[in-house]
Parts: sequence; C-alpha cells; structure tokens
Amino acid sequence: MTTSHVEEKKSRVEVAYLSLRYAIIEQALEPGTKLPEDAIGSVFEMSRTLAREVLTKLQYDGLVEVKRKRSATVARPSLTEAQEVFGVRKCLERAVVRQICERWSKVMEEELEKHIRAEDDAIKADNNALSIRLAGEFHIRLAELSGNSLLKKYVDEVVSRCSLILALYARPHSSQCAVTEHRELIKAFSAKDVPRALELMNEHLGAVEQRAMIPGTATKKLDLCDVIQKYAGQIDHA
Amino acid sequence: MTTSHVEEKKSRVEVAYLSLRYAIIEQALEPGTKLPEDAIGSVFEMSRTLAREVLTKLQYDGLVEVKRKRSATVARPSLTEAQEVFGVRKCLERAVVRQICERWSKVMEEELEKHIRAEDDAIKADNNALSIRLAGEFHIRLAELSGNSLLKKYVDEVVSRCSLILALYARPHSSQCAVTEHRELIKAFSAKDVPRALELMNEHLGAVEQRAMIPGTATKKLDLCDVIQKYAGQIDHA
DNA sequence: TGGGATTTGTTCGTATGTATT
DNA sequence: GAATACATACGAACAAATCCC
Repeated sequence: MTTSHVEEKKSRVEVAYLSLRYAIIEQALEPGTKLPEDAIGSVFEMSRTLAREVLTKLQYDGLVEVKRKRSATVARPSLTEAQEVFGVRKCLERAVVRQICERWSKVMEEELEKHIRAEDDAIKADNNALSIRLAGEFHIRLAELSGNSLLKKYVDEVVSRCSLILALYARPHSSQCAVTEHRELIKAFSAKDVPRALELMNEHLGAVEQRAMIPGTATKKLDLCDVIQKYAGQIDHA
Repeated sequence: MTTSHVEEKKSRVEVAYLSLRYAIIEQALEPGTKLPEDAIGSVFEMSRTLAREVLTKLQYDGLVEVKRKRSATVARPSLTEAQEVFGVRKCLERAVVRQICERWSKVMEEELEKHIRAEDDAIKADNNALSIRLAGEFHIRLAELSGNSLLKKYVDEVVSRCSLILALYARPHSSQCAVTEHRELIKAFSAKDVPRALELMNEHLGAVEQRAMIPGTATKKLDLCDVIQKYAGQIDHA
C-alpha cells in the first residue's frame, strides 16, 4: 500500500517520523525518554543520517529536545512553556474559527461529523490513546479547512505540543466532553454565528487548559524498541 | 569576538544561517537563486553536511525551497502564500499587542525608542537594505517583549517571510512611514490603550500588505559568493 | 576520580538522480 | 535522444565528547 515507486527513502523517514510522533502524543513514550540515533536507526532500518533527520523534524515540532552531544529525548515542557503554547493556540484557533465561518459548507459539515463519529467510536471502544489523538486531530482538521496552509502548519504544531503537555500534566478525565464540545462548535459554524463559535472555542480550549494545569502522576517504564515498533506497524498499514 | 570556546562548529553554522537569512531578507539574493550545498560549503568553509543543515533551517523558515535532488533555491512565495502569511501575521501580532499592553514598562519603552532611532538613522543614511531589516526587527522585538517565546518564534518566522514577500512583490516606498507608525504604536502602549493599539497594528500591517500586493520589477544579477561573503563579514563582527 | 564503552559530530566517497549540450 | 556534467542522497568511518561503572 504505502510502498511507493521512487520515494522508498522518504517513506522510511516519514514512517519513522509519524510513528514517533504518535507514540509521543499517545503517551506511549514518556517525556524524558532517551531516543539515541542508533536505536531509532535500527528500529526503522536506516542509518544514523536519516534517524537524525527524523529527530530534527520532531525537534522543530517541539516534541523532542536535542541538547548538544547528548541523546535526543522526548520533550518535557515546563509549566511556563505549557502556558505559552496554550496562549498561542488560542490565538491561532480564533483565526481558524473566523475563516471557517466564512467558508462554511455542507461538505465541511459532513467531513467533520464523520470525524466526530470516529471520536465517539474510540471512546465507546475504550481506546483512550486513540481518543486523545483524535480529539487533537479534530482541531487540525479544522485548521486544514480554514484554507490557510501556514495556519494549518502552526495549529498542527501547537496541538501536538498540547497533547504532549496533557500527557505530562493532565489529571484523568473523560474525552466525552471534548466530543460534546466539538458538536456544539459545528452547530455554531452551521449558523455562521461567529461570536458564538469564538466563545465556544475559547471555552473549549480553556477547559482543555484547565485539565492540563494539575501535575499528573503517570510513569510507565517500557522498552523503547517495543513501543516504537508497535507504532511503526500502525503507520505501515494506514 | 564571536569566536567562542566550545562552540566552534555551532558558530559556523549559525554564521552561515544568519548571513544567508540577512542576504535573503535584504533582497541581496533574488528569489529563485540557486544555493548549491557545495557553494554554501566553500563560502563558509564547511562540509556539505553542515551546509545542508543550514539550508534545512532556512527551509523551515520558509526562506528557501528544497526540491528532491535539486539545488535549494531562495523561495519565491506565490501571491496566495503571501496572503496566507499576512493573515497569520495579523493574528499573531494582535496577540503580541495584548501581551505588551499588559506588561508595559518604562524599560520596554526605552528599548523600543532606541530601536526606532536606529531605524531613523538607517533611513537618514539612505541605507535601504538596513531599513527594511530594521523595520521587520521592530516587530520581532515586540514579540520578544511579549514574554511568550513560542509567540516570538512564530512572529520571527512570519516577519522573515514577509520581508521576502515585500522583496518579491512590493512597489517602491519610503520606510519612513513605518517609523511613524511604530512611534504611534508606542504611544498607545504607554497609554495602555489596547483597542487603539490593536487598531494601529491592524492598520500598520494592512499598509504593509497593501504595499506588497503589486508585482514588482526588480531583477539583479549578482555573484552568489560575493553577496554571501559580504554578509558573512557583517555577522562575524556583530 | 578515572577510564573504557557508548553516542554524537563531521567528513567524504560512492550511488543515483537531474540538467544541459 | 544520448552522453556528459553536476548536485544531491545516503552511509561507512573516524574524531571527539559524554556517560557510567
């Protein structure tokens, strides 16, 4: 499926990048976990040169930290950084909401409805990791529909960072509320009610932020290779 | 001066990165100009590996385009991309204005006044390239003073992109107006008048955008190495 | 504190793809 | 349209720093 013609290499880098990204966002890799170039390379069967490329990309996303002459590690954002990320996220998503209201269409509505159904399914299946990811991807999807690709890129970044932050600091909570809030947003879009949509988005992000601001307790110890390989499998068949 | 202790390599990469960045922003390197790894490497006396690292960074900033197995080139943003960048910039800078008004202090005022004087001097000295750069850096400085480092990073990126866009599309204009507008902004900050500051920022960015949306004519042909080396010198002594 | 093992930093040769005549 | 020149993609190997016992 994924095995394309010319882009054999790009595929490998892409798979590694997405695998790690998912593993970090879904909290399978704990912040602080070391990600040595060799280990990444052997898991994904590539040389250190390419492994390093992957780690650099993740660094730009704020998901891994790279200190000079030290192993890259899964990022551990400070509380201050977390607040900064949420601040920027709010401002970007307000812009998204404005754009969406302007361009709203039946097609968009159906597309988002479909996504929300997937979120619902994940919750019913009790797949918590997937729920977290899908909740974030709803916002990325919105940004995509704004039609502004730079805006989408930035939202993508901050949402990923937020997922990591939730992993670090969030108290346990039901993802169900996110789904409800997402549905409300769509209603406001349909009504082209910009102030209402902005208000909903503010509340929604405020709620997410609130959940984040209490230090959590989670600490799992898992084998790096096992975790990554599991995610690599998912990507390959996607 | 710059030659630090341990960071010999990082210095070289950093110098190359900043030199190219300035050269592109000040329009010394025309969009479309090829930037082969070898050429970058020999100008800055480093291997292709490091040259590549520099080009990758510039690619993330949106200042160079890298197509598979082709020379990197100075980016040539489309009109659509230009509009997207300005859209994101407005939304980010609104957030900056809000933050600045909250945190406003005498120290900040003095700091910004100093910057504006430098802008003034550049104009009086008829140093157009420097004027363009300083006008952009005023906004980056503002973002820095917002206290949100992620916001600063994003503003840095969009402002750089805007400079490039102005290089591509702007009709000739005086930078003097920018200085006047910058002074007005500071007045609003001092009065902690958020609505007024937001309005001024909107107008100011609107004016910049207006200047950008008419295709320009500039086309110079210069030697890549000469241009870059000139900028490398500037950085080294900075 | 010391020193061997590990991991990153960097170079550069070969392979492969692209432009040009 | 083929051959040549040129530029990038990738990886092996060595140097240097860090880690860890």
